[in-house]
Amino acid sequence: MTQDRDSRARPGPGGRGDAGGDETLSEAFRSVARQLRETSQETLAPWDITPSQLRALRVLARHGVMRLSALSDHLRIAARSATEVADALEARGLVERRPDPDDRRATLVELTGHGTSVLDAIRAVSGTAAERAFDRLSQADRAHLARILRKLRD
Amino acid sequence: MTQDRDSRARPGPGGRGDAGGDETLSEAFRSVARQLRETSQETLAPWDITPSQLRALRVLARHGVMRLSALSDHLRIAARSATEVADALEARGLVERRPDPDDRRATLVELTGHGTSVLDAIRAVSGTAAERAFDRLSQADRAHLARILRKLRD
DNA sequence: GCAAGTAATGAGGTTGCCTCAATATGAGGC
DNA sequence: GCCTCATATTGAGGCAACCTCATTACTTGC
Repeated sequence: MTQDRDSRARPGPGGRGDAGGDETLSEAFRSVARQLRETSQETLAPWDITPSQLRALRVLARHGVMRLSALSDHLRIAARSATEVADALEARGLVERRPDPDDRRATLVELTGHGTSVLDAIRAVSGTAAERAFDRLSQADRAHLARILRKLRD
Repeated sequence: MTQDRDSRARPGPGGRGDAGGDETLSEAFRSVARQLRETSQETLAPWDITPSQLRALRVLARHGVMRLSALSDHLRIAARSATEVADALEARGLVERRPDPDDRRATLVELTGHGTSVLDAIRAVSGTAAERAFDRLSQADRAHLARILRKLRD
């Protein structure tokens, strides 16, 4: 079922919450991540896909056809969850499944032409969707953030 | 219903996923945020509370008794969601609701003695829970990250 | 005194994950 | 060849942390 459009968030208008040094780093971090997801969701609404689905599309575009298990590795999620993402993308005609000729237990996923063009369209809109949120950072800050994120991820 | 213990995550052991410059900033960001949440969840398991609930406890500890609407403002979530957090905390005996004498529509929430001591106990364990994940960053990096997060949040 | 606004909550939904079985197949041992 | 064990995907079911849209109680401004 194609998820209903129009389910974005938008808490309060002026309420600025705890902006001070009130929170811990991890709380602030999660808070920003949530904002990001919401923005991203809004941007992607026209294409009827979610941020997670976009991530999968990008992985497939970059690395080409792969097994579901490989997809789950790339996305760093459980295998079962990769199946779900693939289901959603397949339902939208953005990817296709086909049996792996080398191993009949496995299934390969691949971007369709439509998937490729949707991804291109999304990329065309302002760099990369919610990436705009980072525009307010200086180039140096962005670089620094990227480095920090890499460290945090191991 | 006190949420079932034992529902933490743990994808794969060795699979390291896309660690390279593969992802966009926002994707990397969300990925780290997810990790953080999982770690945090594990740390909090002994007290049977979730990261979100802890956040609420901290707000209440810092600002004292307040209305539910005020709590939702602080947490930057919808009013309805604050009700849920309060429900969970109340069920665990960590906070108490009482009617606001100044406005009979409103409800005040307040930390109980138990809530205070649980919060203290949590604080005692390694600074602040999943905060340990940030230990691998230098002091300078942490400061920088804090600054960046504040900017991102507006 | 009454319409209009506000506080909390019931009802129901979404995203994005997870675990724990099936089920099907591949691989190595004997 | 047969059997056991490991691996790939998926069905079933669950959870966290949110959300929106009523509904019910009030409070307020005119």
